[in-house]
Amino acid sequence: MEMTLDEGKEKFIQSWGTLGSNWGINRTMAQIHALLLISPESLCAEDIRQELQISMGNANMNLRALIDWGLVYKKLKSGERKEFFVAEKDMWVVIRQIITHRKKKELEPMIKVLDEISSVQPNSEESEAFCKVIRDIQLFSSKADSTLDTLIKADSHWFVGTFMKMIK
Amino acid sequence: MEMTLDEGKEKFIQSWGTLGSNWGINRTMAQIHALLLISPESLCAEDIRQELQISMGNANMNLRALIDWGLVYKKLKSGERKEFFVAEKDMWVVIRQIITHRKKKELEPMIKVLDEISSVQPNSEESEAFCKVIRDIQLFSSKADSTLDTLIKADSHWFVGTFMKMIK
DNA sequence: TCAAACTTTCAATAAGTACTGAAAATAATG
DNA sequence: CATTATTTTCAGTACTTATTGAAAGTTTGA
Repeated sequence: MEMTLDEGKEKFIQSWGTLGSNWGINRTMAQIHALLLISPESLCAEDIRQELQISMGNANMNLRALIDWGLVYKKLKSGERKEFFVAEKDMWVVIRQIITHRKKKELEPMIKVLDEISSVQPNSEESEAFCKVIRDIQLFSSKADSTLDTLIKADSHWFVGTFMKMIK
Repeated sequence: MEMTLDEGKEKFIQSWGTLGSNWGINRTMAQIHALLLISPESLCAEDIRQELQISMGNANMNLRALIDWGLVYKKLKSGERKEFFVAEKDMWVVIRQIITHRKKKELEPMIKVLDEISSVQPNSEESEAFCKVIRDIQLFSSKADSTLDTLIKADSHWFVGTFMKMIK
């Protein structure tokens, strides 16, 4: 079934927004990211405001967030006063940035909490069950932590090659 | 620094709830999961309602969701009329269930959308840039899809062993 | 140095999501 | 089969998060 560019763009922007939203990321932020990803030219805040029908404030705040995530860069055009924005197009870098950001914001704080919690003494049936669960989650978390570190450092395009063989 | 069991339980339940919430999962659902994870005995809906100070309706709905995710099981106690609930305690199974669920609900629909979108013809600068991005995301998505399938099938406890060496 | 162009901030409000409580449905018991 | 225990549903409401719009701040260049 054929699809026009405009239909495709619309569908992609909406789907990327929904995906983000399902993973706890602001829908508009994800939509701006989608729009910039598929734009061959850099866009200014006003372009984005118009395309997505949102306010300038909203566009601005989410652009800052995207820059903070390392997914979008500012671009200055000579002769132009306003700022332009371009998305990082290398998918491997995109994924690495997302992993880095979420690791820092969610995995690392969780590891810290588990560490604090593991000072509970296992001296009853209840506290033993508790400590066992915490230990298991710690084990998994620290493994995830080091695996993601390796993944982040592996700047190659591992994900397009054979990755299957890696798991057992 | 020492921590009592009750402090530890409270902190764990709250943190697990926050973690879930950050990843687009109902906070209460995650808290019920945490409570059941660390409970050596099965709990009934009323126990959970009391412990977390929530309504029966809320407890019931989120317990159904947890059962649907394959993270909690119903348990019938002889002599007892009401239902009891136990959490899956094997962390590997827990993670596998979560991956399975989210893969089905988010990755697979996205792959379907990308497939539809890729019928757009690359016959202009704009449509070429668009198709390139879609192809890159497809490449990554299908790799993620097959990797996760392998991961799900690998019923061993790979994650406690040496996993580092797998990435490059 | 002033005015225009543009960006940022944030209080008010809108939109989205989750929770309650009460009523309906279901299941077990005598 | 009627009573009671328990579970489920869902409309209304509360809570959370996202967005607007207007005002303040900043930068540029005439």
